[in-house]
Amino acid sequence: MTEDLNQVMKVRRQKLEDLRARGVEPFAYRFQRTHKASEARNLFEERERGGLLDADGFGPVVRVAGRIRSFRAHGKTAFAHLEDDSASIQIYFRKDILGEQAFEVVLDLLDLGDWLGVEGGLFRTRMGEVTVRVASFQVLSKSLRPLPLGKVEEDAQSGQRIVHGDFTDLEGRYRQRYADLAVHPEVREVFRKRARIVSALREFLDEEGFLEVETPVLQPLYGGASARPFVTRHHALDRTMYLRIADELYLKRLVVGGFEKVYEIGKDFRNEGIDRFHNPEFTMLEFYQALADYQDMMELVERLLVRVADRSLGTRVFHYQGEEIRLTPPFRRLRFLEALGEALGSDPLDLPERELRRRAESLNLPELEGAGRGKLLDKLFGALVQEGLRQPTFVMDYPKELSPLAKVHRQDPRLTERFELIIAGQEVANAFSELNDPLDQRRRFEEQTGLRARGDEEAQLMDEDYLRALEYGLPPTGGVGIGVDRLVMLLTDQPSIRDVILFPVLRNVE
RNA sequence: GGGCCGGUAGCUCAGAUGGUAGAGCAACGGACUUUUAAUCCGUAGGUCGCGGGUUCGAGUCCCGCCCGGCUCACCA
Repeated sequence: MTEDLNQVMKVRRQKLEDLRARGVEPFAYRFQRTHKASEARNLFEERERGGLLDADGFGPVVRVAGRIRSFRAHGKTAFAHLEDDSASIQIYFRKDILGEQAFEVVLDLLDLGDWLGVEGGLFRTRMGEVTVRVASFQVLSKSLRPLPLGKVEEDAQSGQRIVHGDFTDLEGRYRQRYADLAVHPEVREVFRKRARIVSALREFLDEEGFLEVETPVLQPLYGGASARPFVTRHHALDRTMYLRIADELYLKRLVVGGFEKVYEIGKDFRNEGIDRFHNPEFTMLEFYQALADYQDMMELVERLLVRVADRSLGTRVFHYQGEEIRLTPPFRRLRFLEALGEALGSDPLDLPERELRRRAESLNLPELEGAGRGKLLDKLFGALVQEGLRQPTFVMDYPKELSPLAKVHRQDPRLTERFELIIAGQEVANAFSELNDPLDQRRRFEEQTGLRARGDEEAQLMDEDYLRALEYGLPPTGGVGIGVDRLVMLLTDQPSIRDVILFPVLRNVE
């Protein structure tokens, strides 16, 4: 590492040497902690209420550890805050307790950002804060690079946390997520919530009797969605391979195999634009249930979302970017054609492709080359209807061209039995009664091949092995895909997908 | 990919009309035995995203590029 060291880093390296010169190991092996910060505070307050403090107002001795978050020296005493993953707690150093040598280490060789373990009695300061009076301490890890720490002020009345000079540069925060996390407890909380959401998804599906499976990420042929793939090469096999864009076709193969309820939570990869709602790799949940149709799946999705909200938020009513969202079943059902017809002023299926294209062009929707009827309808729907769907809404019964893997609608052969769940204008789930007629599926693939020939790069590929599986017999099956990152954004009130992905994709900088 | 905005000290930011870079916090030295954005005195710290150009002189003006944010598009 030949990087220039700035002044602060040079000083810290010097302190590292000084610590060693005094026989203090700056990178400890372990520390026996008795309490987390929040536990220590609770313990003290409990004893205090019970009148169990000693004559000098001291409670029990605890051993706490964390990162030094603030430091205030006052000559022969010093105050600091140690932050761990539960909270932060104030610690108090006194020269007369620690002795000259140790106190010198505190004043001269500790820095903000260092990991420190301390042992001492709990008491309440004159200003009312529960504090550890340090009897001994151990340097756990010397921080050699200054963290972008803001200065935290706590509003005495509201208890609100005000940070001065906070680390706000988004690029820096995404590129160095470790620093972002280290200085922002609220960012850590978003990702804890994400973990709870994913756990709740698993818990619900497990309870419902779904089997969790893992299907290939690296695939000889991609499919199950309309998207451009990442292409790679296997050297030993000397062949092109693709990162999956969806789990769908493999999961349905498993239903053919006799697993009647399966699900997978995993990464999909789509080689497309990056923005607030799209990261090239993202987390997808897909689940499939034999003998069920899309109506059954709507009901299941309602129950699943309610469970996830209960488990992760403790409420079914929450705010997303200032807007109240109510996850209270039954969600609204809206037919795709009726909604679009209302917006267009006539039945979309009666309009010739030429007219649809004219309407789309008049809305300034570009990139229409190669778009067939289906894509035109979808674009018009996206532009005219979807944004306005704020509360949870199942949009149902999509045109056939749009859904090459969905079963034809039992009452209208121009449609498929498919729904998308829209919340706050964003697609959260996509589902259908799965197409299980192998002959029809072959025709649909052929139509896609036609679209591809017209220039639609996202049209789906013929998958002979999948067709063979269908020929063995796929029972009636309902299937659902849920974009986990989008769901997490909603439930954690985050404006960008980058805020719910720990290490989002960014361009490289040299 | 288009449009708009931005990149100045470790962090947050200020630098009218071009004159050779500043503040707060962090750091360093000193004072201070219950402070909490501690306070007080002092010190140090910058390839102004990168590369060209105009000019006696560029953080500032011009051109190109890199990176980011928002937005439109893309994205079932």
